[in-house]
Amino acid sequence: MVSSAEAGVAFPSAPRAETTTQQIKNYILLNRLHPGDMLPTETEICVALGVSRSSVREAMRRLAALDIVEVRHGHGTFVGQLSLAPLVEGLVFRGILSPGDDLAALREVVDVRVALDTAMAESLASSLVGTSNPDLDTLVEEMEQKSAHGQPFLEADREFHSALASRLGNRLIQQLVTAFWEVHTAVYPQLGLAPARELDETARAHRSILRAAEAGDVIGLREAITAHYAPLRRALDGAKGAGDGSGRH
Amino acid sequence: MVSSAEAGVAFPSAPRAETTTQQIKNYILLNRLHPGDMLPTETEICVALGVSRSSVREAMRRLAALDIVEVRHGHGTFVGQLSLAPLVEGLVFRGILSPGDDLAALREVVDVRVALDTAMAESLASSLVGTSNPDLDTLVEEMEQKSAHGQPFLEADREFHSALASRLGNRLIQQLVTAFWEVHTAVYPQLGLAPARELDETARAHRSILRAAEAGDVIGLREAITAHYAPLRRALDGAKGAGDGSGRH
DNA sequence: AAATATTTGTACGTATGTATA
DNA sequence: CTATACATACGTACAAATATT
Repeated sequence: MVSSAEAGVAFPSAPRAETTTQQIKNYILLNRLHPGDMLPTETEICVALGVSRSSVREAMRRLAALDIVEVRHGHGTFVGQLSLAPLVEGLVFRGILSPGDDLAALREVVDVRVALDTAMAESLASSLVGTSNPDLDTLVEEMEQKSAHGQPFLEADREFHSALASRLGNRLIQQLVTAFWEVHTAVYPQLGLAPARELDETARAHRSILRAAEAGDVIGLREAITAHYAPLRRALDGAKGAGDGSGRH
Repeated sequence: MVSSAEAGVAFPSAPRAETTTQQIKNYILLNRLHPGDMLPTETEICVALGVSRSSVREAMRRLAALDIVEVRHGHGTFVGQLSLAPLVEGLVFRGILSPGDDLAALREVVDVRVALDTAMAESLASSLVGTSNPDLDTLVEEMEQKSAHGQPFLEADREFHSALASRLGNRLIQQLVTAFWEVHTAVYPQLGLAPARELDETARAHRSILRAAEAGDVIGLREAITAHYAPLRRALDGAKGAGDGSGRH
């Protein structure tokens, strides 16, 4: 057995890589490092913690997966951005894996999007009332133009929702809105449904959302949000009995 | 179904451990494995993918961090539960790390809790109207009793919010509610604030929430939710200028 | 522009702890 | 209790990417 006097490893039942993970997190907290700050090299951490490099590397992988650290090959290790990317990856995987009828997971994601948008409505209306927002206007115009030519406008859509959420001054909610947007758009095309054809309807819904918010019309804003997700809801409900098509795939 | 260049020759610029991660995910998807299903052993994966043990292990660590796989020492590797634990860990870390005034991150978390609860209000009221819910009643009584004796009721609080969210039939929202509850309760005591003293007020708020929901009173439910978070909001606002003096960069 | 030092990425061998039959 | 299968951990060597001189 390992000499228990070594490096304060009290509980041999706790895996090395796990305790190493916690120690690295503690290092970041104790030294009050910010995202982007550099961490010691792997070899330095090895000698500091008295563990092998494999354990440090596995701990780093774990932390990198959570965006707590960011590793750059040949350069070094840094404090991560603490984004919601891990949430997105997990939910996308769940959405694609989702057994039986694949649509249940996606429908849940859409419901969360609706819930977040609806929850935003009130403070959004009071934030935007009486203002003009050229950036959002430009995005809506881009959507309308592209929809008129039958072209998709994924990036503008993303920008619109993100910019709208940014008005709340709560970065976490903005990140959540963006995260679920990403999950949604990543999962949807995997399910083999027909791509949304009601582009103009969606574009108009964005226009309505912006107009209602700028008018401070909470009721109208809620209705516009509902209308915004209507085409998607129809697509999901319409494909309800389509099964999983196990013969294909 | 999977992005094209994965099964075959990988890009030389893509790190081994990263492509290995994707390949393991693909294996789960292609074989339609469910949470709890067993995966091949590490050595089998090594020979199947033609990579070394280290790469497989680092890939497994990454996937385990996201709860996509679960490794049991001496037993094997299994498909994970795809929970929101990664989100919780990341947000807790961010909440504790949060620079400058530590309360900003926690306040954002609380705002998200309010947003989720508020978004739930409408469908919750229509789900619970006219029903009686002995499980929720029991939990509220437990809170009232404990608060009368000055005792905290953390577990009952957790159960209440989780059980309430379960009524929506959307497991993702329920998981989100629980996840942000966990972040909240994990971060709060780390900030050195006085523990919440208004226990009776919080207990009463839960009673009001349940009563309003069972009465189908959406307005009253929203008010009860606001009241529920009022003590916490006061604590956060009261400690506004209590920075730690470390300064921002 | 090119060599070089630093740092992470990958591979392999070996020994050990852990769970199951 | 023994045996087997598996994950965990360590150490070393080398490859690849990056920055600096």
